[in-house]
Order: sequence, then structure tokens, then C-alpha cells
Amino acid sequence: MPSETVENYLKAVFTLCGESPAGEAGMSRIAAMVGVTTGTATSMVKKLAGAKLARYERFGGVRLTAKGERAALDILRRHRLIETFLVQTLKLDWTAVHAEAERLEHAVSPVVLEALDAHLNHPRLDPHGDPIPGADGKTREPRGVPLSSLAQGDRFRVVRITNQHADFLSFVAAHALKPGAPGVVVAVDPIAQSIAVQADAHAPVTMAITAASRIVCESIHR
Amino acid sequence: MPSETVENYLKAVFTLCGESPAGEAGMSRIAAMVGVTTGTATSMVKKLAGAKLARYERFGGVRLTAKGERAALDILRRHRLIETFLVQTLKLDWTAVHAEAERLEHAVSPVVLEALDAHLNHPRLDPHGDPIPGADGKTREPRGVPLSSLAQGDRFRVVRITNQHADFLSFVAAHALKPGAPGVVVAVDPIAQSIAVQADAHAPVTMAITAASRIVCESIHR
DNA sequence: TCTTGAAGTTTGAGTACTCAAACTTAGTCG
DNA sequence: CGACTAAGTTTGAGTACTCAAACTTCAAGA
Repeated sequence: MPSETVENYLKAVFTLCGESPAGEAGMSRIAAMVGVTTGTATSMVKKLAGAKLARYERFGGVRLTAKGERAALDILRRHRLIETFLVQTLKLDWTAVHAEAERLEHAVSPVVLEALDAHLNHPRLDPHGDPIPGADGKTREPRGVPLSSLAQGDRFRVVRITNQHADFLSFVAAHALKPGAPGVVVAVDPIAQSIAVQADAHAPVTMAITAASRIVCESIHR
Repeated sequence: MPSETVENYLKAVFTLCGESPAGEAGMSRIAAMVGVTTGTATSMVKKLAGAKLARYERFGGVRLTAKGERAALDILRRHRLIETFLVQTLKLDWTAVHAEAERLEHAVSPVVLEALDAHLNHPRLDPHGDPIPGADGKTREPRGVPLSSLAQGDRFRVVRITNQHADFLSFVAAHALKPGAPGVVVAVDPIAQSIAVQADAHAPVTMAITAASRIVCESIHR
């Protein structure tokens, strides 16, 4: 059973691989995500490789093995199920549960996890719209495109927020852009690299394209 | 904020002090409860003393300071609230939740804890009948006497089980002696050091006086 | 009083993780 | 090409916790 520390590295490598086009994670990004120096990350990645959880060679990128990926999906399942529980059952604030789940995910046993899953009625999405992997590790990615790819006048519905920072989530919530919310693209300014959007019955807000890329939407054709 | 390890020592010292007539905890018992060697316990107790959480002198007993006691009660609150949650909300088995709570108690933040407390409607007893300390650390001990102190023919109601071992709890459950259950003392044999009891509408069972001392009851006068 | 055994303490070493700082590698730009 | 830089690696040391084993203390009993 991997240690809490190893689990955190696994999660970091997994998400970074998912975000990078090459499907590889760089050392400095891993270090930043886990919150350690790059030296520490290097030695821990070696450890992951030693445990056959990751593939890695000196000065090359890091990627998970099938075994490592399976472990990462298990952690993700725990994390997202806990987030769902905290919001749905305990009524905690949507923007605060990520940090809480981060601590709890290492302490829930399989028994508690499955009981939680049953209690919540086997949810498939967490409060941020992220898919919850099944007990078998299978995940169904919700389809959608980044808000940043839409054009002026496009109508959309938010399906997912892919940046868990509390500040960003508060921003999203403040402008009524939570998963499920419908809205419209008011303007796109390629020079300023910004996009203005408006959730139904809310004031419009302008944000950078980079920020909008973290809000995943499906377009509404009417 | 005390580490997970320190929290475990605190809990051990607290319970042992509560159980001992002198109100002191011995090193070997602390070590056994935490699951380390006595040498390790000695050095950790020194650390507790250094942090003003415990009072201790070489070859003397260990006891908690007011600060240490406050911390221990906080951990106990977390532990018992979590146990209550696991049984009441997640419908987990009464006999299995102790171990689960042991892992989770170190990972719940004050915010989650209070949300849990509200969700459960501020319970005052956990599934074993143990009192749940308030957020202020105040505890109301349920009154009762050990089953072992009753005499033949005495009718009683179980109020609390003070041995959390899964085996013991299963035994208790198998004979319908869970907290709240009414019963009667069938026989007491001082020579064999045993006591025979019978829960209403169940078969009688004979157990050692030592075992019966872990079942706390209130007698029923009718 | 002397011995003995149980309980407690100390020491030295090991594991898991961390950092700072010196160093290597690989790619980029003048 | 050669120098610079960003990224990655290595080293040496430190923290928190652990054990095994040698040692000390204390309280009895012979």
C-alpha cells in the first residue's frame, strides 16, 4: 500500500500527464504541485519507478505505468467521492472542499469508500463536474470544449471547472458559472486575449483566455 | 498542531490515566497501546513533556497537563463523532467502525467536524455508548455500573461498552447486549469468576467477570 | 542485605521524507 | 560554435519516527 506521500506524487504525475500534450510530466511541475523542491521530486520519482509505478529516465519526462495509473485513478475516485459527500451531505462550500478532500482521501478505507458511494447513490460527477472513476478504475470523461474556444454570440452550458484553486472557484461561483449554468459569449478580444461572458440573468464578466480555458462547456444549439 | 503520532500518544495516555486508579499511565502500557517498543514510548513521552502536553519524570508515571487533556478530548470528540457518522449515516457495522475512525480522526478539519456534528444533530453518545465531548471539551460521563457488579436476579439496561476490540464487540452484539438492551443477571459464580446474563428474548450467556466489567449498565427497578 | 526480575531508559542505527546548494545536461541564441 | 539558461540531478545534512539491545532503577522476597 503506497504511503500518503507516494499517493500525492502519483496524483500529481497523473494530472500533469493528462494536461500535457506529450502525456509526460516535467520534474519542476511535479515538484511545484506536490510542494517540494525539484531535488526531492527527482528522488521520489526514482522511488516510483523502483516500485514500477512510473517510467522515467534521467533528463527525460515522467509517465505512469499501467499499475501507477490504476493507483492514481483509485486516489482520484476517493478524492472526488469525498468532495461530493462534503458538498451534498455536509453542505460545505463548493469552493472549500478540495483542500478538505486532499487530507481525507488518504484515510478512507475501501469499506468506507464503497459505503460512501452507496450513500451518495453512485454519483458520476463531483461538484466541479469532474468524472468519478468507477471502483474498477474506468472513467467516462464528460465531453465539452473550453469556454476559451467559443465565439461571440455562442450560447453554452458549463459542464466542468478544471482548476481547483479556491480563488478561482470563488470567482466562478460569483459570476454564476458553476457546472450546469447556461450563458452566452458576449465578446472575444484576441488582441487583449480576453473573453467576455454572461451567465443567464447575471452581469457579464471579462476574463483572460487562459482563465476561460479552465471552464469546460458544451454549446447549446437552439 | 500535533502530528498524527503525537495525537495517538495523547489518546493512549488519556485513556490509560482514566483507567488507572492513580490516574497515571505506565510506559509499557502506553507502548502497548500505541504499538511501539517501550524505548520509543519513553522518548515520545519526553517530547510530549517538552511540548507541555504531559507531565513526567524519570521512572515516574505519566499524566497529561491541562493543555494535553484538552487536546486529547478534541481527538476523542473527532473519533466518536466519526464512529457515530459511520454507523448512522453510512450504515457500517457497529463492530468495525473503531478501526476506521482511528484512521479518519487525524484527517478531519474543524470545519468538517462541525458540519458532521450538525448533520448528526449534535449526538451526545457514540454507538458504543461513549460520551462525545463538546466542542469546548466538556464531557458528560453517562452514569452506570459495571455489569460485573450486579447480583443474581438484577435487571439492567446496557448503557456502554468500554472495550473497542472488534472481537469483543461482536461477542456483545451476538448476545444482544448492545447499548440500550435490557437484560437480567441469571447467575453469579464467584469461584469460577463468571457471570451469566440474559438479554430479553435471547439465550443466556456466561462470561468472565473481567469481560463483564467492560459492559456498563444501569439497573432497572421495577 | 543481597539478589532478582520487571519496568523504564539510553544508545546507535535505520527508514522515509525533506531541503539547500553544488553540479550536469540539453537546448537556444548571438 | 560557444556561452548562457532553464531544467534536472546529486550530495550532504536534518527532522520525525522507529527498533534492538545494552543498561539502570526500583521494589520485593529469600
